[in-house]
Formats: sequence, C-alpha cells, structure tokens
Amino acid sequence: MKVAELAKSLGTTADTVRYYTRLGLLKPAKSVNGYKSYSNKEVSRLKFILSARNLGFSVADIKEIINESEDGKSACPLVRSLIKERLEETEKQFQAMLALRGKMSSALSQWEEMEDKAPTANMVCHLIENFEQIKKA
Amino acid sequence: MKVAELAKSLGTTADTVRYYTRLGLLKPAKSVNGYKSYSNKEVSRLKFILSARNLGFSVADIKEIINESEDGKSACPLVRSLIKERLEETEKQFQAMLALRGKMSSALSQWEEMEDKAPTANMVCHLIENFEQIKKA
DNA sequence: CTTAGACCTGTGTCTAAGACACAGGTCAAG
DNA sequence: CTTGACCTGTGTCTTAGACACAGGTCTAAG
Repeated sequence: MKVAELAKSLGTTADTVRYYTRLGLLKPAKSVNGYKSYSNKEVSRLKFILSARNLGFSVADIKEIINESEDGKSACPLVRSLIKERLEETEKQFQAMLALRGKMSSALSQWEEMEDKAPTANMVCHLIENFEQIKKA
Repeated sequence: MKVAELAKSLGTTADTVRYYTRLGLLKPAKSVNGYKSYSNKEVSRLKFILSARNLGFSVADIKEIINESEDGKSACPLVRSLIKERLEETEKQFQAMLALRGKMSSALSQWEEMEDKAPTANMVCHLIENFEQIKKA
C-alpha cells in the first residue's frame, strides 16, 4: 500500500500519514522503487491513531501509549490518566473561549452603533481603545 | 525605556515586546549601548496591541489595523469587519470544543468502570479502539 | 521502444504567538 | 578592577500537519 492509498482508505491525507511516519508511529517497509509500503498492521495502527486524535489525545500522548503497549504492558492506566489531563485542559480552553466569545459579541454589537473616528497621535482606533465590557448585572 | 521596563509596566513579558518589535509593530530608537529604547508613544501603542489581542484579534489583524491608521484613515470599518470574521471562527472553535469536551468526559466515565487489557497484535488499547459515543436519546 | 502527461513520492520549509536558551554586554557594589 | 546580578538581541523550538517542489513512476498513445 502506498501513502495516498492508506490515507484515502481511512479518510485522511497523505501528509498526515507521512507526518506520523516521520515520527515513527508508522513503520512502513521500503518498496523496491523507494516508496514506503504500508501493511495491514499499519492500517489498524493508523486507525488507532486517528481514533485517539479524535478523542483529544496529542500525538505525543499517542506515541507514549504505543510505546507502552509495545512493551507488552496494558496502556489502559496511562490512557485514563492522560485523558484526565487533556479533559482538564480542554475545560480551561473551553471556558476561555466562552468568555472570549462573550467579549467579542458584546464588542461587535456596541461597535455597530458607534461612529467612525480618524486616528490621532495616541489613539489607533477608539472602538478598541475605549471598549470595556459591560458587567453582568 | 528598556524592553523589560516597558513589558512590566503593562503586565506582559519582554519576549512579547520583542516579538512585536520584530514584526515592526513597535519601533524603538536605538540607545547608545545598542539596547532598544521605547518612548511614551510606544507605551500607548503597546497598550493598544494588548487590548486588541485581548479582544481576539490576531497579530496580523493588528498590523493591518495599524497600517490603516498610519495612512490617516479611520480603521473603524476594518475593525468591525475583522471582528465579525474572528467571532465566527471563535464560534466554530467553541462548538468544536463543546463537542470534544462531551466526548472526552463520556469516554472518561465509561473507562473508569472498564477493566485493563493487555495489547494484542492488532489492538493497542481497547478503551480507545472500542469507544463509541453514546448517542443522545 | 519512446514519449507525453498524469499522478505520485520524499524532503524541506512554513504556519501563530510567543517561550526559551544562550553568549555576551551593562551596571552598581566592593 | 573585578565580581555578580541582571539585562540584551538573536536564534531556535513548540503543534499538527499543509504546502511547495524537483524528480520518479506509470499508463496510454504513437
């Protein structure tokens, strides 16, 4: 199997496959013509990687998980611990985005009814420089 | 004013100031000793940049805004149009994070009551490989 | 057999927004 | 003058791939 075939068969891109290969997550054999040749084992390996990415694991996490399992150990405890970390991070980012979204949409609606002003020596744009979020009552 | 002084006075880092300087958003004079020397104008300029970043504008956006204002034009229309774009992006990311968060927390709770398993030839971790999100009723 | 064109490949570079490392410069105290 | 503390500019690193590109491969036509 060539790079593009593998990629298409699992709905991803050749670049992604190459990237995982570069990191050593996939270990294709060398074909006679120098092309990388992926076996069925690589297919299920890639399937695993894509599932894990989809669940929020980083590529580094996945590398760690694979290493553990290649030592014959159960990766389950590691997997549980990693997802706990990632979930916390996601929660933080989620809250940050929530706040940002509120700020932005508040700014947008304020600005729609404010006039344009030309810049001055110490003011680039009064919309931004005078914006203060209205506190919730 | 030296880099670190400027940074501290506005609650940011010297690296950030250097970064904006590298991009040409700040234009310090050269001090005799080769150090960059920031004036009061730079202070308000940096204040503007930080406000804009805080509102979700990218550094590239800010560069564009500043360029507009340095041409003497009002940047307000550009600012309104840019924030609309950024807000849409933020909304998309927000929804993505919402979904991811749900998936992750669902996985975590499922996995807490599942047993560990050793890896097999075609399975790295059954927790991940067998995970399927429970559809909402 | 040869050639043209389409498609594929591996490698190297680029992205955002700074953080970090590091060799060397500056400055005040002794 | 020297020591040490702090500061500086420059260059490299980060994520997870996307993109560019020179060149190789393969199929069909001549």
